[in-house]
Amino acid sequence: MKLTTKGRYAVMALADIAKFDKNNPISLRDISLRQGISLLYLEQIFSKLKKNEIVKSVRGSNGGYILTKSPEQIKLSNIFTAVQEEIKTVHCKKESKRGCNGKATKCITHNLWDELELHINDFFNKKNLGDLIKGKNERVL
Amino acid sequence: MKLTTKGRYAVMALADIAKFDKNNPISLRDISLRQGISLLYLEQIFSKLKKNEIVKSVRGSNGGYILTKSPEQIKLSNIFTAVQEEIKTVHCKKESKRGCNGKATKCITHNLWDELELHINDFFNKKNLGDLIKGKNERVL
DNA sequence: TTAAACTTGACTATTTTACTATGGTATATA
DNA sequence: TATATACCATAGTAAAATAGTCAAGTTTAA
Ligand code: FES
Ligand code: FES
Repeated sequence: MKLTTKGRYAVMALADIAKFDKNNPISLRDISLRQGISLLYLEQIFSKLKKNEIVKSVRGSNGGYILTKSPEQIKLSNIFTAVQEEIKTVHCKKESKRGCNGKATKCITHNLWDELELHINDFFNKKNLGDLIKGKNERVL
Repeated sequence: MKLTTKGRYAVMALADIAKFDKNNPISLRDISLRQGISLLYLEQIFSKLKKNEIVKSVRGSNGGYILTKSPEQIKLSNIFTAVQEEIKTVHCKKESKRGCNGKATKCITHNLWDELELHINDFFNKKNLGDLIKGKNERVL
């Protein structure tokens, strides 16, 4: 069970914007330099964040990205959904009545993995970008 | 974030033993057939479970595997540790003072991922094999 | 003595991840 | 209006991880 860079970088980059935003758009170039993330990779990630209205872009020189809402209103679950960092604990199709490995019924562990998924999503629903940039979580970027 | 088959199969197979054990060893062949898991793959997994004393083996014909403790005493975290299903939410070396991407300090998201890891491990520490085979979690294997 | 079962280590196909490459389009500012 | 600085989109790809398989045993109950 690993968190992929897509999800990690998305949160990192948005936290960077939340922290450095002085009502100006933040360029991907700056984020790339500060966070040590490939610019081209960031572009990919931000394309998704924009489509999902987590950020909006300002084109042209001195352009960049701005959060569409206050950091407190952006939940981690919103970010993860946007970049398609999926939490996948089961191998069966959840909506189907059939189980994994092609069985006719759900397997003995199905409910357990389902609970786990809820448990993890719960965490992401409770945390928001604001939590990251204030209080004891504060760090030097 | 995905749960790998190694962890899923380990729990599935042990639940199978817990359920079908009538004080007799359960053969991997039976588990393989009932759960639809490759026998050769199960052998790999059980080698680790045995080394970590989750199960003990009975050799010879009519042999198989027995749980070393009662299902209630076997926590999911024990199983996951045994088969090396690692929960890895950070990319930095935790024990080190340095951050990910070779930075001198921990990144702004480090604490968050650390909390997430605790949150997930908490779940695995609270659940045991016994929870799987009784009560409302019960399913047809 | 033989078949059923466990044991070990190496090997490999497939999939996923984590990017890079290429070739654009849009626009603020000089 | 030139142009540098941004964003945008699609395709490709090297490396790593996953999910197994294969081969060659050893052990022991019947
Ligand atoms: S995980 Fe859903 S049926 Fe096995
Ligand atoms: S996750 Fe630990 S420093 Fe970035």
